[in-house]
Amino acid sequence: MFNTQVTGKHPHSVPTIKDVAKAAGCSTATVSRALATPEKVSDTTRERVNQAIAQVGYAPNIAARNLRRAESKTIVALLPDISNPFFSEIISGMEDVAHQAGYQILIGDCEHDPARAEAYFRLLSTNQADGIVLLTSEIPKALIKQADGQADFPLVMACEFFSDIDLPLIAIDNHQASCQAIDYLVSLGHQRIATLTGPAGNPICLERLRGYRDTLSAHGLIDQACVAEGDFGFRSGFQQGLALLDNAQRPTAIFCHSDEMAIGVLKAARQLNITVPGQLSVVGFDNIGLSEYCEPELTTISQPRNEIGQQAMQSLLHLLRGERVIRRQTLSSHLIVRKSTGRVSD
Amino acid sequence: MFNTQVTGKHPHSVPTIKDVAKAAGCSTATVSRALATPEKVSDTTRERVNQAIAQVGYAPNIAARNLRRAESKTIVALLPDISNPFFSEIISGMEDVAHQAGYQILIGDCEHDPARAEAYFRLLSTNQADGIVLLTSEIPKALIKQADGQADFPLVMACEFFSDIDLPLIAIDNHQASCQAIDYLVSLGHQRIATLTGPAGNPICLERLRGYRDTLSAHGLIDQACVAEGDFGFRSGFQQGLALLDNAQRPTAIFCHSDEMAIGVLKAARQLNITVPGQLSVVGFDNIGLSEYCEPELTTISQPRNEIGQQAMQSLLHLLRGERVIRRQTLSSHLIVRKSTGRVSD
DNA sequence: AGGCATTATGTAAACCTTTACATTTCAGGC
DNA sequence: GCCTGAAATGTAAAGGTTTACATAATGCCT
Repeated sequence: MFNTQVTGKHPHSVPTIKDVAKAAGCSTATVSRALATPEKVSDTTRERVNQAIAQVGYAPNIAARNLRRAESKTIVALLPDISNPFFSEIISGMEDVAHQAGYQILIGDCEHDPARAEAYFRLLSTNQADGIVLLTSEIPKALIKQADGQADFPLVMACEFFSDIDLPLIAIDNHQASCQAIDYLVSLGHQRIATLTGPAGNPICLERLRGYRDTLSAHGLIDQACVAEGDFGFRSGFQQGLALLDNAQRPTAIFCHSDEMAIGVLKAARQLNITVPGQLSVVGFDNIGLSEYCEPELTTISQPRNEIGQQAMQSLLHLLRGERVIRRQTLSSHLIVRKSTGRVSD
Repeated sequence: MFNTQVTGKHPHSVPTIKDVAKAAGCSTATVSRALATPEKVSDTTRERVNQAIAQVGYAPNIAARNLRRAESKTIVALLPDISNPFFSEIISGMEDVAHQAGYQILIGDCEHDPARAEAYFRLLSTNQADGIVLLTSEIPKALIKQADGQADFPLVMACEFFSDIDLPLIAIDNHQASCQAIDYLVSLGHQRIATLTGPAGNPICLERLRGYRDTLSAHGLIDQACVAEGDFGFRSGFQQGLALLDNAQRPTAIFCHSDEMAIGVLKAARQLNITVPGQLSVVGFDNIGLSEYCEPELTTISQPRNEIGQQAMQSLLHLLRGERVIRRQTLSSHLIVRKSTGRVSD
């Protein structure tokens, strides 16, 4: 038995484009063209090249290609916190589009640490990434400020945004979604409606808060407004839930800016022997998988997460091709009524 | 006002090591050494180089470095399904160690699709990744078989494993964890204990199943064994839960191979008006964040996820350095008793 | 058949680092 | 002051691909 895999050099060396060229009896340029721009190569040569590639078992060296082309075919998806299940389907949507176009996705978990975010941004300048989809506003603005206005800075935002920096954005209308939730609660007879927001200053939460206030005002209930602040996580939902509910004048409904917090509130209510939806209605936000399996099933606002991911990646690809990009794409959310909301009891 | 950033070439070109060399008055080799092996450069030169770097704003071109060094400083973490929150903390542990060592992590979501897995494996041969941490056994074995036995094939497994391929593995003792759970249920007086496994044939599930059977046997309860199969997700827990419970001779306890399934079972029990833990005890597996916030709080088995991630990455780094690696690292799990389990009622 | 416009191919430089090898510098011992 | 060995630095090749430019081949028209 002998080794049939001849590369022409050291027996264990990996075949390069040169080996292919030799096997196909043409120059490396032709091989490269046959791969990158097949239409620029005659049918017969293309065929010969393809055979040669198969014969020597060639695979392009990507580092060399990246070096030459000054690109990386890598997109960073910057998340505030990878453990939040809200993001997984967005990522999934991004990957579909990205892979299609020959791009990879590098998931960047900031863990609420500015240094991490900075490190991921640095990948842009070192050619290790071609663009960023930003899914958090919890990063130092200085990272972006410098490039603000530059029309094709390869950065798009999804879901989250900055109030004072205008970047291409793919998101739902948070104000409207919030109005819809509050309207619904009012229609059930609720008057004392509290809201549990995400981190203070977060623009999407401010939008939702605005929707909350506007709708209360519209119904003449603004003096009943009651706002608590959480961090999107279970624990803060539980703690703030206890604070809101352990109180004689407690609200009859709580609108939460995340499902995890809503589930925390449900636990707080149980602990205080407050029945849901009998004595308290709870609305969440995001419609994560879990929201169908908690007790009671959660009324919540659903975002088209997969589509958001797809559109975001699509926009970024446009940007990378130097094309103009829609500054603001608004996708529609909708209220999913389940069992955590009901008519107010008196 | 004039531009102070002079690169010596096109005004917008990014500074290279040549620019640094010129600014520092030395050769590119010296600059390179000052960065890679500072001890091989005299103190004064090193200082001069560092200043030059700061002055011209140099950052190494990673693609060029990767090309020359034939490495990518990238590790792939291959997951069955990114939306499973079980993995996020493992990833987190991996990242801590990886970043420390100058590596990046590329999260590969297989989505139960062999083609995806194959694509990620291909990154190895094209030098786009240096190694893989495999967190799923749901991939074509052919991808690994070829390299089986090769002592420093840059692949380690975490949590999951193959029954017939021996690879470095970092995991808990699933058999023992399962025994512990069942022992505990027996100690509460349960006799009819069912188990809801993950996908059939999954080695870790087989281990857990073996633990289940062994423990039942030890207590003379093996003829009461009752096994249902799920897929780790909420829905399958709910469906199989209904099937197991909607039955005159239903079990008084169910041991589930994931927390999500356990929560699905809780929902099934509610729907059938079976109280937990009054009429039914439920045990989960993994101790995901949610398990403290469902109703009732879930008794479950906790894996040291962060540590598993760290050790896995550590082992992989050893492998990449050509060092010998412990074939099997067993970390300890423990049973967390919460409110979903109780003494059997009669 | 000759000329012209395409089309196909080849040559070689460029992308930016790293590193083997060669050369220079330096310190210290005599 | 000279020699030796070690330390510091420089030179230039190598890594694999892409692509601008040059050249060769082809097809078409008259």
